[in-house]
Amino acid sequence: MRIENLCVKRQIGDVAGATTRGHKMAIKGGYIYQTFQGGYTLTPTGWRVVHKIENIIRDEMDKIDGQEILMPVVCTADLWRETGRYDAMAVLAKFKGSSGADYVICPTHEEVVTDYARSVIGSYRQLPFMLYQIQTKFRDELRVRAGLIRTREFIMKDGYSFHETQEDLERYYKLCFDAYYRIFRRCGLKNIIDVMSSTGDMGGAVAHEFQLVNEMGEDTLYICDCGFRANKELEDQQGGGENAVCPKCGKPMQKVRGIEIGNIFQLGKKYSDSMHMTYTAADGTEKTPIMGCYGIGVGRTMAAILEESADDNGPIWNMETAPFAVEVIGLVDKENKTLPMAEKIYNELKNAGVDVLLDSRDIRAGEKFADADLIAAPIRLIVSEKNLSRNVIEVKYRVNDFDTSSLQSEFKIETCVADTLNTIQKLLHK
RNA sequence: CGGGGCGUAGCUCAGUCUGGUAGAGUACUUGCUUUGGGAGCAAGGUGUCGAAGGUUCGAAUCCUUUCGCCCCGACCA
Repeated sequence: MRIENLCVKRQIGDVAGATTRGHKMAIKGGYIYQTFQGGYTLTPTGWRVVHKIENIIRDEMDKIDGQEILMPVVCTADLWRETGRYDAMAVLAKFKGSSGADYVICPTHEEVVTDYARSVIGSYRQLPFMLYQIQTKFRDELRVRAGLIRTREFIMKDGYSFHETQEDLERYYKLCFDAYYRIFRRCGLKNIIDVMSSTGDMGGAVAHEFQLVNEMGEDTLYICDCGFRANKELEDQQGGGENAVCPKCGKPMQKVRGIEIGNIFQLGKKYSDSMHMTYTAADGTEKTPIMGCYGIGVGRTMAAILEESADDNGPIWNMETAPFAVEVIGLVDKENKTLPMAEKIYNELKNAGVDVLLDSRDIRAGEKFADADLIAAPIRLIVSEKNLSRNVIEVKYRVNDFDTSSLQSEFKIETCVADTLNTIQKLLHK
């Protein structure tokens, strides 16, 4: 992609209507465009980032034998009446079709997935399995906040597992727990913790949230040296509050703010029971599966990265999440040698399958560098008169979770493409 | 839904109190000079002043209504 044709508006100077660092970066860098309150268009660069996060999630879900599906965004009210949530869920958006039928825009998919799963299941031999999707949700939240941190429409990865026994659910729950840490680490997030949480509208007994510890977070978390960590909602249920003491060891707990980007629940039989999902067990009796569910806010994960990882010049992605792996910058010279060379390197990288951006505009160097900081490709190749005279291409790095001090600061022209491919691999495997 | 704030050029904003030809910076287009961290000169285009009513000779400005947006609270798989 040539930068002049990239349909993304980057912005110099202040942005109006954004207060947190991440929200400002998202607007300044042109990653999101607000279409309405609580609804954002993901721009070409924003969508690239989201897509990369999604693919990390897919990769890790598939590793624990998750099976990707896609359910409808909208469904009729009957499934929601089966579980009683049609009238119980405050954020549920409802509308009537032209025939008068009641519809909901799904805020989560327990009902829909259980309806599918019960149509498939017959025997205990089919258990366990986990189904997941990455899809748009809508929740009619009372208030939105900080760009993609809290929206009404958002992309979520939601997974649902089905088991014969509580022991098997707990075994899988732990697998998913570990996969979540791998996902967030690969996204470049550093300060992630898991906390025990309340189960809210979801039902069930055991639940954990994955929180990015960050001062602009909207959740209050309690952390104890002994390892106990809980969300304020849960803590309140246990009689905590200000000056809470740890229920496990009795010592005072530390209070921090967090952005919730994922959560997992041991649901039990709430949905499988109320929706009459059964299978035939080994002893010939009809039994109800035990369920778990596993969510990640995909857009919110991008927003969390932006809150945690940016400098004054723009966001700092890592190689797995950056919209482009490489940006080639040709600095204008009098003899017109640099731009053809930049173009040549760009084409070779593109043919090698690299996500590469070319900036060969007839503008000043400073403007290109500042713009490059907003797009934040981890590898920046600079083609200039002074470098060409030495037969090299200058390399600069912008990456949030890799020590680049041991990497080359210039490539020889002849080996530039191979060296770049090599370096991309290094930045991918930490 | 309560409290506070804001809607004027693509963007950031002034002008509103005290009514009188629509503004600045930046961005954009063209030309010349520049060219390693958002250049200089010259010329050029840019608006339903969020919308609708009302008052007035005259409304961005005053009055009423309405729509949208931001922040705080309540709420929150």
